Amino acid sequence: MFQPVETNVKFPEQEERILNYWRDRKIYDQALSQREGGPKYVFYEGPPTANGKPHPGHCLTRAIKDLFPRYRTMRGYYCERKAGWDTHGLPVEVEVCKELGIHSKEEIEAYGIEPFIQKCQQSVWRYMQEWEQLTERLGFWVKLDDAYVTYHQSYVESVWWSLKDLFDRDLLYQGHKIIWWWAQGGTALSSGEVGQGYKTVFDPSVYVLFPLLDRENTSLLVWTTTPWTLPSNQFAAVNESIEYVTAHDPELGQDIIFAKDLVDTISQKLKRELEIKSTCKGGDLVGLRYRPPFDYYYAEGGDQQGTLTNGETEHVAWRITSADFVTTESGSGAVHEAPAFGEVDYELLISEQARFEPGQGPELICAVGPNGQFTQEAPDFAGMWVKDADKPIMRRLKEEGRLYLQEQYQHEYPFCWRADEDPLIQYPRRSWFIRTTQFRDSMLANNQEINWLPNHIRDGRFGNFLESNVDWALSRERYWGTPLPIWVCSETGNKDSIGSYDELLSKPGISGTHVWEEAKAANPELPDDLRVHKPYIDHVTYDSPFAEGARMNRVPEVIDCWYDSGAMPFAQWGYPHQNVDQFNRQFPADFISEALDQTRGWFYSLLAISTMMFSKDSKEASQTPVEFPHPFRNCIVLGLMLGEDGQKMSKSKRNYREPREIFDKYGADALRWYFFANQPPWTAIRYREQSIKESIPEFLLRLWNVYSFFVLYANIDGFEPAANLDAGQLQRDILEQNPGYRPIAERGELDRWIISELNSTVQRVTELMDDYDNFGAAARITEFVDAMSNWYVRRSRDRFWAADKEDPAKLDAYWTLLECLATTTKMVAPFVPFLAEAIWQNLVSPFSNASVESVHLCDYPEGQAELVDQDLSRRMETLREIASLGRSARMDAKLKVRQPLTGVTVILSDAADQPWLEEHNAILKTELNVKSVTYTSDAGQYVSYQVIPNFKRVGPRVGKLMPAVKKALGDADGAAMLADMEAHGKVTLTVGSESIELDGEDIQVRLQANEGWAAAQGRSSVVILSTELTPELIREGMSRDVVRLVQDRRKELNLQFTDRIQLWLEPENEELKQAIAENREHITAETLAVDLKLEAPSEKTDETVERNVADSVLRMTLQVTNA
RNA sequence: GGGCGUAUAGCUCAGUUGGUUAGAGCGCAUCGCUGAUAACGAUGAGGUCCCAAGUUCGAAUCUUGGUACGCCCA
Repeated sequence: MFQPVETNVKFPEQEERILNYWRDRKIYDQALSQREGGPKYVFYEGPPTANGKPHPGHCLTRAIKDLFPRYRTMRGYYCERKAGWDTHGLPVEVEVCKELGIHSKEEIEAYGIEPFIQKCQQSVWRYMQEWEQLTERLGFWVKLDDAYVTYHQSYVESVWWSLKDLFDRDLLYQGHKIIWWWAQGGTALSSGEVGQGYKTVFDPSVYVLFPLLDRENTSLLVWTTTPWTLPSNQFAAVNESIEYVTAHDPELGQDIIFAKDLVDTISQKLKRELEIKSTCKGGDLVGLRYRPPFDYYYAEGGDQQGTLTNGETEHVAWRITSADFVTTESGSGAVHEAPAFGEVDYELLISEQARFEPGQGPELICAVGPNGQFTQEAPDFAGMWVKDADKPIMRRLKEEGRLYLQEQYQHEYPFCWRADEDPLIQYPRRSWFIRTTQFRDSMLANNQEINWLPNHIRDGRFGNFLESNVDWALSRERYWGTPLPIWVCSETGNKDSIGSYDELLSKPGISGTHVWEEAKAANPELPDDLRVHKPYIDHVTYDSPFAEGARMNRVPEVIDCWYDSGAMPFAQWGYPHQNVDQFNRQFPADFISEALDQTRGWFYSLLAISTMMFSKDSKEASQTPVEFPHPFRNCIVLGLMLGEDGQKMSKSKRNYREPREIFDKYGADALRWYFFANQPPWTAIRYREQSIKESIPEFLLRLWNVYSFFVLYANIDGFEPAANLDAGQLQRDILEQNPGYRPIAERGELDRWIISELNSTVQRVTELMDDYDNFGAAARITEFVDAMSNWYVRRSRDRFWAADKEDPAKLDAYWTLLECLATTTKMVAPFVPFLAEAIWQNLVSPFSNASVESVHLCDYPEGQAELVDQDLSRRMETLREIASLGRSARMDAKLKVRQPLTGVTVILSDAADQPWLEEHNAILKTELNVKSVTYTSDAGQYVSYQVIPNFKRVGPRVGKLMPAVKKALGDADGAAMLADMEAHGKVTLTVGSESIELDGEDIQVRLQANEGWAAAQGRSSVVILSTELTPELIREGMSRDVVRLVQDRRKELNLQFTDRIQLWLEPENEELKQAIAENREHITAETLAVDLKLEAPSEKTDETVERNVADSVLRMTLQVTNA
């Protein structure tokens, strides 16, 4: 016997029970180990950081990451799932700073790097538990106890190994990088952090005169919004393709040069007219020299010249150059350039440097220190915070007559998100770079081979990003990160790279390891992994091979933590220092998935590192090249999840619910199904609690109802598989060993139909899932469950309810439904693993030996083509359409289904399936409660035919004549044309001068029900209802009402489904009495009445109730008589 | 300012290579069913498919230009 199914299932509680079951029986380990030796399916976990709380967006990522590995595992693949944690980086430091109540690097150093690092290491696990709970509760099967951790020594050493490899291949170099710099805190901010801190502010917008050396009494009018950068001026930029004017300003008594488009604007600002003297292209201005507003650098270097690569000489700075980014949208069309304080400005310096022989070009000048204050190089402002210097600088320019115009403008400017009074500045820092640009083409080629979902990522966002690749700025001047493994000679500055801790220890004259040893001795709790971190590693030095007596010291930087995560394909194994086999087996990945924001993050770092390390053109690389794509073949890029209000999810707005609460309220399956079935995973998804809730009745409960229906009746009927059988995977060769099991081919149409639907659904779902289309697959599953629930079970009720327990038709129904349920359960297991497991457990329970103890240990079902009957499928669809139309017609005529009618007449637009449909009149009769179903082709009185062309077929053939053809068909007599078509297989139309021949497939017929009939029309049929009611039919309708009232009463009295009753009915009206008498058998059978008396019970009972049937009173009394 | 994406019913979203009646679920309204029953079914109202121009016999779908929103970058 099956376990009775609770009427009121509580999914969250059920899920908790199943989690325990999985845990106790180690189902995940079993699922994995039983596939050992199977084809590999490699999954990489993109490591989350556990020092922030998980939110619903993380649930989506983890749900998708679970779905496909589960699916593939059931399909026979061996799919290891190693968890991972991203543990380094600024966010961790910030958390610790918050805790300590400090901000700046100075404060960190005052606190002590050593205790700070230790706190970072601990802080990394702050929300670990919540993450682990979320992961488990969601049903994400991943090996948490074997996770890779980016701060672990083995991981760090792998990263070192790869960096050493790059260093040895001359792919690591030092340069400048202009970054957003928080001067007060002495640190750079990541772009994400910068983005968080934008505020609307007013800044000065000034127009400064740059007097030209070669043109008397003429100045270039230069625009800037950051006066404090003027002391560090190196160039002025115009756009060579824009037109400029030389205009005379009478008041100034000078000529000024600026963009022609801005003449009106500037005149308006000046409130005076300028006399235009001449125009020229920007290109004509390039090379002209000027005197900068301050002579701090100019005084010495103003006349300095250098040799160009073409052999000529040119002044290194303070001349006009051309730059594309100069526009006439604002300002003057000429821009002040201080390359130290802007990224594009710095690029301009680099391209200027490239024109000169090495060492001859302009050097970067910068009058500002890292603390944001002017240095002694600008003595007038030394010690002044740059933003405070704007005003004195403008005052000074005014005094010197160099300030032409001054106004304020409003714009967005970034502030430090931790100290929102501190504006950020762009500032040059020495930085380490990886020459990724050398691999641009390889990365692009690699990218082409990746299967991106959605596809547009490949050539869109990601491809474009690769096209505009710049060298990877690797270093970070921070504390908690993988230390950059480069040691520098104290004498010569020569550099060396280290690939592992042991390698370091083996260096001659090693010293400084005692710092770590002492720390460990003082605190044995310290994780050994910390020895490869700052500050311990910084103390380790060795003899320089480059100069006698010199020492090698590590550079102070740590690396970008994106490099950590991008190195995970090998670093998760500690490769190549250990686990070489594991790496070789698990590279590249078949599947990864993260949200869209990882395009430039993890997706890039994975691709870049892998391309540099493992590609054919990675010359001198230590690794054997691997065919593209690597390190991942398929990547689902998830849309971002927005909060309930369409805004970004934010803790402060409370526009989402904690995952925990969702699980407790609706369950993990509800959440998962919502993710999988509601939209393709890459659309931006709006978190909507209502939708999560809705996935319960829409899918989970619907499937559950079919299942509970099955169990209910199976138990009532004692339907049970043979007790001596092993349930196996409940596949057909197990089921068919049971007595009473008949081959599918011998079963009725309805059974064959649902089995056909089942198999085509499985086939299609498998195809879609192989294509990573979970949304399409879920839609097919929903469709099938609906067909099962709303047609198969409905139409099979009679059989389940039949009295004869051995009736083959009844047994067929059980075996069919059991097979459908078992297969569906396996099919949905990767999607809703809990629900599937709950159903599975019970379906196998009556077997003596349930050897497959979890649905997740089963093979994914395979659709059998020979069981798919497309004709049957199509015909049944027509049948369902007719039934639906019949109901619709009843509705219109206000004739409820309980009232029997004499019949319906059906007209088909295509009569091919008519014989089949006629064989199934019984179904329609019950479904529509009519006495007869007739098909007719001679339907002129009921319908008119509208013939239209099959546009898809005819369109390409007749082209422009299409509208005329449509009209000709429409105007013709439809019935006559169809008769013609019937007779000759074709019709000939004359359109204009053309004669067009159409065959049967070139036209489609639409039926239009004529007025005056109770009719409904669909795509392929019209259903006409006979509406006349005879007294006999009316009485039969009454008896149906009686049945309903008795059933209601049974329920009120809480009777068991199987309880037999004694029934007393006292109709007050003769007609009702006759109705009951005429349909006595029907009533007793339907209500399980052993006896029906048309009188009051002999003993007065207070259970007699009064009801109304068709406006007349009926008293009834029920008594259970189980005997 | 640049790149990428999105815009379809009150809401959340589908819509396959362009084919003439644009769908689903929820919500709403009406009705039905009542031995799956705190479930279920049917029917209906509700759409200038963001706007404009173009290509085409035919455009929600393709092209161009706008608008709005989101993300990434500046």
